[in-house]
Amino acid sequence: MPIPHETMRSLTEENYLKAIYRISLNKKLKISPTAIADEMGVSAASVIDMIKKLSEKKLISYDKVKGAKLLERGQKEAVAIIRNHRLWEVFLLEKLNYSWDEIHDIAEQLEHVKHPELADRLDAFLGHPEYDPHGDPIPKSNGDIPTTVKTLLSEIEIGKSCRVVAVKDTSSVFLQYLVQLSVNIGTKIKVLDIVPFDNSMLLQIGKEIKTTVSKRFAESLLVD
Amino acid sequence: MPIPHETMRSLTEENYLKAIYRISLNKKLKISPTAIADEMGVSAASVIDMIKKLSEKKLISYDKVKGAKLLERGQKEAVAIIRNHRLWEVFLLEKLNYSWDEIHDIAEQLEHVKHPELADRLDAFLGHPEYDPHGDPIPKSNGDIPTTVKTLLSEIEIGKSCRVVAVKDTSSVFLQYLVQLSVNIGTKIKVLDIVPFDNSMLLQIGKEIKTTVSKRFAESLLVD
DNA sequence: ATACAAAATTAGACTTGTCTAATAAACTAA
DNA sequence: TTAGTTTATTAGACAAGTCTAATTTTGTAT
Ligand SMILES: [Mn+2]
Ligand SMILES: [Mn+2]
Ligand SMILES: [Mn+2]
Ligand SMILES: [Mn+2]
Repeated sequence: MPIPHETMRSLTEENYLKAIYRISLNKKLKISPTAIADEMGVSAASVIDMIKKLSEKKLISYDKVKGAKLLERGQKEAVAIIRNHRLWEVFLLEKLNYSWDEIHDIAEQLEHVKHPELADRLDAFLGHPEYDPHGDPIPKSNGDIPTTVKTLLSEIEIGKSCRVVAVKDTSSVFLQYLVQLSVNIGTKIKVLDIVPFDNSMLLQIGKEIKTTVSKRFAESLLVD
Repeated sequence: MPIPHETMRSLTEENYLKAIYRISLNKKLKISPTAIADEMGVSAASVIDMIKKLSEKKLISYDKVKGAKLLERGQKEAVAIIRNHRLWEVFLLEKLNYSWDEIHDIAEQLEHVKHPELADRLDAFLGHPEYDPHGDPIPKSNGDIPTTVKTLLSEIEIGKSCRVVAVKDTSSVFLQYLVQLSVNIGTKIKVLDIVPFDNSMLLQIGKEIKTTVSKRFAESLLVD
């Protein structure tokens, strides 16, 4: 019976830490068992068990009214996994020529590969990229995360132009739609009109394409 | 209760397939529960359970007297994992500048990352390497494995020269010893003398180094 | 305040992969 | 062949992570 070292993390524990981190970015949301259950796609009962475990390991704090919160160690580990994830995404896109919409799922697996120097070596090999292919900042080795001004496309006014800096939704179906519309990180977009009825937007994408997109679309694209 | 698709492989199942494959390379050995238990570092009881499972999935056959044997599907999957492993080892050494003795453990994790095109893309990115950094052949996409003439250094006669083509032991401690002796894949070795008492060998390694090595050492190096 | 609804928690069960201890089968050496 | 030793197999238990079905607890709206 191998005694699990206190600092050993199972795949599952790592994914819970990531989920809690992700929810924490949404300052509005309380990190409740149900919120975590939604994020992880498991039952609330399962979450309660894991909350107990992560609390005992001092990776998170939990309080029925305040919800869960990453403690320092938990935060550090979550950020490290996200760093791995985003670096691997860059690798998959730039070196293995995968497309935008394929890389996330593979990175979900690669992010858990463990070796003390791996992220740093990968980072150096890739030339210290600042952003991943979806426009998300890649945490530095020390845990710092570069911040960027990001606005939802839906908040841009008629007549204004902007540049795509990131996607908020990394689902395959959304990314494929972007490819079809020739939208990429860096693409220039001008808001030509907004339909008052449902807030659909008429966009000029680059030089070529003029099209109307839904409010939901405009809320999934981050621009500068 | 998600019904596990018949073609889904757990990490554990994959490692058993690999272990069985590895034993099968040693034509002499019968692939018995104990042989597998040794290879995997688990109890024979655990092996019996897994043998049942893999048999039901038609990945192996098992018979008390004949032992276990990979069936076509099992063989194919084992070889695919080994292909992954060896390609990742090349990546880690050549692209991330890891050393000889560090790559195996990381590749043990990377080999299980799943995506239909991953091995082929990695293979192309690396320029279709034929051998991994330990001199082992990298299986082709179709499962073919280039064969090489390999002899144990221990079988070379006094006065003969040879070239290192592979290491039989990929343990860190052995590889570090090789580094210390300036032995690498391709290094030329001449057998100057053999001690009759214990079959130790006096070697000329490259131009510089002359040293005596144990029989065990000589049985861990493969030469052409 | 009461009553219903939503969220949190507990209880009990199941699956996978593991173990030890006991038993059964096979092998080996005198 | 018969005793003693390995192997193989079975039985029963356990840890991790999950689930469903209760059962609290909390919140909300009249
Ligand atoms: Mn991603
Ligand atoms: Mn993950
Ligand atoms: Mn290896
Ligand atoms: Mn493995």
